[in-house]
Amino acid sequence: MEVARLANVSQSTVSRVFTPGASVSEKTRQRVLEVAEQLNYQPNALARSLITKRTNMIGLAMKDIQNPFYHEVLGIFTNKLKAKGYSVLFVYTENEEIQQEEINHFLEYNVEGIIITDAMLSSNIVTKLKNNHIPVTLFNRYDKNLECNSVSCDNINAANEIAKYVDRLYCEKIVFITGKINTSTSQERQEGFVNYFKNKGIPVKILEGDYTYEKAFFLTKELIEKEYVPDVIFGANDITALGALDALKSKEIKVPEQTMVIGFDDIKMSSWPNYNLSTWVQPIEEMVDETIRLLERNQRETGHKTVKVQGKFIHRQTTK
Amino acid sequence: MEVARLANVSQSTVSRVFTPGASVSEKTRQRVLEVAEQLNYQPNALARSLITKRTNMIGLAMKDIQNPFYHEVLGIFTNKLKAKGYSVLFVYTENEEIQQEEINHFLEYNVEGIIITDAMLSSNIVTKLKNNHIPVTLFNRYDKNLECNSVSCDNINAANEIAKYVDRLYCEKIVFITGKINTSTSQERQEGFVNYFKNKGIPVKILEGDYTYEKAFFLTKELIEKEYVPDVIFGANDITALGALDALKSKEIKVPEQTMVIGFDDIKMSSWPNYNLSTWVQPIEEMVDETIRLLERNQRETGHKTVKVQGKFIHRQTTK
DNA sequence: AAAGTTTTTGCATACGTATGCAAAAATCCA
DNA sequence: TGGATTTTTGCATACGTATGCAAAAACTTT
Repeated sequence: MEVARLANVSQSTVSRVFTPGASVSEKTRQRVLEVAEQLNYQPNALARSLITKRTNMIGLAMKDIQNPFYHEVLGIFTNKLKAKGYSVLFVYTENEEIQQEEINHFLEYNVEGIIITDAMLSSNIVTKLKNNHIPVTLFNRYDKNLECNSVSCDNINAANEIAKYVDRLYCEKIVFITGKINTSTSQERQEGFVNYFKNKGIPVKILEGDYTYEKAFFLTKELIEKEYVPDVIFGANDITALGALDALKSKEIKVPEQTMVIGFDDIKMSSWPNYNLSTWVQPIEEMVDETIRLLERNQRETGHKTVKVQGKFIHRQTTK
Repeated sequence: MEVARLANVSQSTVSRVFTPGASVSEKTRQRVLEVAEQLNYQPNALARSLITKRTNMIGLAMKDIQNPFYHEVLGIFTNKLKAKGYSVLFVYTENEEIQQEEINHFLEYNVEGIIITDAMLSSNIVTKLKNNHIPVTLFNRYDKNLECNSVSCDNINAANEIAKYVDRLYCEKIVFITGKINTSTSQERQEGFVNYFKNKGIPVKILEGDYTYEKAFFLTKELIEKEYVPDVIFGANDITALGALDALKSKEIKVPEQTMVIGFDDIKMSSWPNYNLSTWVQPIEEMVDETIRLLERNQRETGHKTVKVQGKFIHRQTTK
């Protein structure tokens, strides 16, 4: 190729200059680098991948990009992956279940792993990927029947802790606003929260939300208009809790005096002065680290693993 | 290769089956597809690119992912690019100026175009890309000295329109909170807004923000504590305006009665019931379409173009 | 059925790189 | 200095695909 010709060496030598650890004399290395610089030559990652069988690409499929939580997740993922030398092939998906077509996209480009945040996979896609030896990790989703890696917060335990906390504050009228009800996160948070009270014989009012601000706002407003003022509202995520919070404010309910509000995620907005939402912190960095670790683990060994991280409750102004 | 062997055809024929418009008899096509399905074979995009010189990849570099405006932008970009058959190689950058290293990343993978949102490029990177015939479009940034495509809102005109609107409401104490002062968006919005009043001899108080909620909150709070209650605050973006709005509320200033607030972007949150922010709508879809159009244009012809879209003011509850 | 026409197929080569192997060059040692 | 040893280099080949060209096969026409 051009560089080799101008530097008076073979193509192999040029290749070796750009292959860390290969044997090239210092003199020729300099000469080649000089020519390369001049022609602003870059090794072609595609041709390289063809030989090495490594693409250094990771497929990242993300849903629900409206939730600020996932923007933080995206930022951290791309940074950490970059630090490890990976490129990110990004897909934004609309469906709760990732489509075959989107996976094919990843396969065509020979990604070395797939990360799916906030969405599910059908089990036949999972087996298909397993056949192709492409590791997958679900981020913030879990299905015990699915044979693939999964990283999420220990939602059941977290919600249970929140329930304990609420219980200590002598609440009677307790409300839980769900997220999208077909998601594991919403189901688990509901389970952890409601079960605690069920054991104590205290009823919990369940409102079916969808993880959006608007829905939570509407549900809460409706509740107040029915003259039902809860002691506490636990929202399945922060956005939900903020919707509830704003609805309470618009009805001039005092928070936390009349009604307390608790969220889940600890998005940036939750610490905004006017919100100051008490919430459960999901340790994003840790979750991202685990996700990548699981992917890399599958390059050496097969099988799959489920990781649950803990996180912690953070008390702000919306609880007593 | 495997599929060819099992289907009893040559590799060329397999290739033709997966090349739209190539000549294959219906019988063999079916036979090949069947075997392919069975082995879940996918054409290797990398090997294909090596021949065709087309990668169908677009590099997308994004900054300031904390601003919800850019989440919408990201979503729309990935969707529209997918619809056109492109893959997205995503990079999240921390610096206001894209680094050489990040561009190299794109070049290694032979992206067919680069989109940069909310960040700048040095002019020598621009010329380097021009030499390699890689089209670039800046999204929401503009520099008249830079020889590359640029798409943004007509910020000067928009801010000018906002000024006219404000002027009609007989305001005297007028405040503008800037964004990051080295960004073209902030500069242009300031220019369009301030110039209008300069011509009329009305002073505008400039507060130096940084496009974050927190900073705007702090600046506004400080202002009120100095007993200066503005008639109107125009924030360089919505997040800034929301910060100002919350600060006003926390000081129990009535909005819009005592102070009006205007933003720029029209992010989703601006229409939340508790905010209801009057703002300038940036027509994201149109901007994204133009960005892609400019990239594709550069595959046929050289040169570069600057596109300014208009957008419109939307009146909500924070202005009279 | 034979000659002509069209369609389908395989062969060979190219894309830009990595790498085992052997040849060449450089270095070392006595 | 000359042989032994180590380092550097080039050659050839492979990766998985697309494609021009010619051969083969399938149709058409008379």
